[in-house]
Amino acid sequence: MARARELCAARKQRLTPRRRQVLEILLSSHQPLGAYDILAAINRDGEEVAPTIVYRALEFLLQAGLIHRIESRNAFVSCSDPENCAAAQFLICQDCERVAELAGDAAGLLAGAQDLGFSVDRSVIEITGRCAQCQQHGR
Amino acid sequence: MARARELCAARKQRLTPRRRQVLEILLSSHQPLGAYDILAAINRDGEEVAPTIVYRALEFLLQAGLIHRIESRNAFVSCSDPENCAAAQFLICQDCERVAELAGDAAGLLAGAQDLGFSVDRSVIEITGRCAQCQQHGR
DNA sequence: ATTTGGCCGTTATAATATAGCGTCATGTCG
DNA sequence: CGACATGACGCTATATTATAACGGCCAAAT
Ligand SMILES: [Zn+2]
Ligand SMILES: [Zn+2]
Ligand SMILES: [Zn+2]
Ligand SMILES: [Zn+2]
Repeated sequence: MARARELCAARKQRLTPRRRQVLEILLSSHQPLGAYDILAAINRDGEEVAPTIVYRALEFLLQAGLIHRIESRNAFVSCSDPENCAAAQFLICQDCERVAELAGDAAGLLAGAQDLGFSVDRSVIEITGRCAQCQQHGR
Repeated sequence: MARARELCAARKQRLTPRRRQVLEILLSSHQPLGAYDILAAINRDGEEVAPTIVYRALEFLLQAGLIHRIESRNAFVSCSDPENCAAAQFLICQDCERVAELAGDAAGLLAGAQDLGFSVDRSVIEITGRCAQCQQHGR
């Protein structure tokens, strides 16, 4: 969170209270949250806010690189290292729902794309399965 | 399509008219289609069908490995080689919307996951950018 | 002939996401 | 300071994507 502030300050982007609130909610969750989960978390605090507000905050946080969208779940998760994050990969456990973010080089993949003359803009790499812990516990 | 029939026959799965129709629509599109695009294509032929029917056909085709879901677009595309398809990767052009399916080994990726004791079930690899053609044409 | 299981169709509703508009705060420049 | 420009916010409404629940039909198996 402190990091996030610094990053935004450095780039002259405004990390407003609303955006901070949404980021905070994501940071304190160890699972990806849907937009409406975040909405519910806000409204649990007595506010009565509409979806559009959450989506706007999410849009900002996404473009600022502070969070990621998990496409295969329509959910959002905070970035574990916003300062050095590019082409991240995600390991998503289908039992405990936790998500691990791997610093992705994905070199092989992107090279393959380039060989075909394809110019890469954004990569979505999401691997679903069971984490080590859940396998041990036989869940 | 002939392939699809054979595959289903071999596995004693029923490629019913409705499922064939949906597959046909996807096969003859060179872009991924949303469920409601497919619905519209069906209804354009004079029928008046509900979404649930399309989703059911899609579910079957997915589990049969005849089509893929493009998570980052909420859309569906026919598999280019159902007989030997595992861990496919997709190159999605943001200009022409075409999707290329690469026979994915993704070895590096999955190895990385395994190193962490993660047991892989399904991988989503979707790369967005511009295809060679669209770069040339300056689109 | 009867049962069984899968597929289909219908209605309704849930879950996810965006559009459009007016207001307010913040910062800029004369 | 005052006028203006910009962007963030909040509201209402609506679009888009997806599923639930129930009953009928039909083909294959017994
Ligand atoms: Zn990250
Ligand atoms: Zn787990
Ligand atoms: Zn395939
Ligand atoms: Zn293209």
